[in-house]
Amino acid sequence: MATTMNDERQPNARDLQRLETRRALAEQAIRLFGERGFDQTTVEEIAASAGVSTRTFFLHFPTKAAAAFPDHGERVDDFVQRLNSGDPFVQPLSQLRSVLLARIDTTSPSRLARYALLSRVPELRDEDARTDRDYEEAIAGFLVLHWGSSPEAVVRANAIANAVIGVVRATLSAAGEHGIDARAVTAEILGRLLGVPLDEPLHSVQPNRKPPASPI
Amino acid sequence: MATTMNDERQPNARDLQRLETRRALAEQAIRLFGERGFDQTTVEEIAASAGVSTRTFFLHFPTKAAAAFPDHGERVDDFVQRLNSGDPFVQPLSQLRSVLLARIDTTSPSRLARYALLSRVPELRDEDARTDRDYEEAIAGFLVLHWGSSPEAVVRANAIANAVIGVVRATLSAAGEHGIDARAVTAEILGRLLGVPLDEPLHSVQPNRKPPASPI
DNA sequence: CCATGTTGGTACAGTGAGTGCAGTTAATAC
DNA sequence: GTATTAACTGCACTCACTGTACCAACATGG
Repeated sequence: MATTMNDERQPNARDLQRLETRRALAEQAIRLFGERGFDQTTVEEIAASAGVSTRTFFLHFPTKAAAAFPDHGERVDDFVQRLNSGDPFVQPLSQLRSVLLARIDTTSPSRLARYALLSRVPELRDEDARTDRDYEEAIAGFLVLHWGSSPEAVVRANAIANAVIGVVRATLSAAGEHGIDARAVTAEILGRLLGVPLDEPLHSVQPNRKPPASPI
Repeated sequence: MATTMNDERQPNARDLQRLETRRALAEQAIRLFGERGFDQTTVEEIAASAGVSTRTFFLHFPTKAAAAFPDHGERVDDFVQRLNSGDPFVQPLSQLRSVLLARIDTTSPSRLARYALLSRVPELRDEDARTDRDYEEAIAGFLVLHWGSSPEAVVRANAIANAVIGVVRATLSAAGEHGIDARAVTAEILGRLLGVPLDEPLHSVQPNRKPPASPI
């Protein structure tokens, strides 16, 4: 349900300890995955590099691959919050579109580097796809909220959620891999998929609707 | 490279034996996954039910989950062949579109039942997503073949491949789960994504291009 | 400041997926 | 008929991941 509830407290010494352990585990995991490869890295090594026991690793991450995505939960929560915090009179697809594009615009170079790692390591790509399902569910839920939960609406919502996530993943991973600007392609394809709202003209996108020309 | 080479032979007794073992393994795996659930089924049990040793299972399938998709390779090969066997003067996106819709039209009820199982079992859904990457690569390769391999074309091809597979997966799984007709929604969204070719008017699709109305 | 509950971490034993390797047997090729 | 191949087996091994009992440090409330 993506609880955006504020269950904040003053962080204890214990909280800080826990956070630091988690951070160290993720750091060492990402480092070792990059250096030796995913399969050549054991959880035992990650834990030892972070200075904790193997068992502790699994108190922080459910799987070996999950350590490469330490902030996944927060990012999904943030995404959901942005989706739902828009002007309620804006068309939901427009809202979705602008949240997605904003997210691409604010993707840090370090995060892009992570995407580049992702596309090179199949196991991490799998994990990435798995985590993307949280976004799909968020998007589908958001659309169903506006469209109602008739079977047709649900199918439509899921189809669009899947498509949209597919586009973003592909363009972001290309951006990480080849340094390409993800925004233009994403905006163009999202425009076709979700409709091009008139209030935000796109930069480098043709007027649309002509048979998509070969990009050469 | 999806070798569509004909390396056919007369199947001898050994081939038949191998095929039969593989078939029995897949059958028992699917049965047990459905009856007990994925996690509650061990490879040892699958192998025993099929009357072979545990080791033999892994001579036929690389992972436990793969046994639920025994004909994956052939289906991908078939898909690639259909993609490339079209009229070379047809726009590639139109070709892609009609191959995808044809595939949905020819999805057997038994296969739909499998999709329903998929959407209930998270581990199998993961495996499905993993196998879908073969389709993504096939589609992206097909598009790059027509568009050239400039970075922009590659990004575009990958983005569209991801989106298209996402749509098909969502609609097929909804069709399996709720018995909904996958074709209409797929055709509509693919139409928006890939362009609606004039030579094949769609059934239940609005003229497109107006802001996508709430389906309620 | 002490008693008491809480919690992050550890040690250990276990399950099960997946692999490498060295056979065995039976069909096939020559 | 003999040599070869290939499907299958048995066994030992690695490693991801889990359940459980435990400890030690910290938090909390009087």
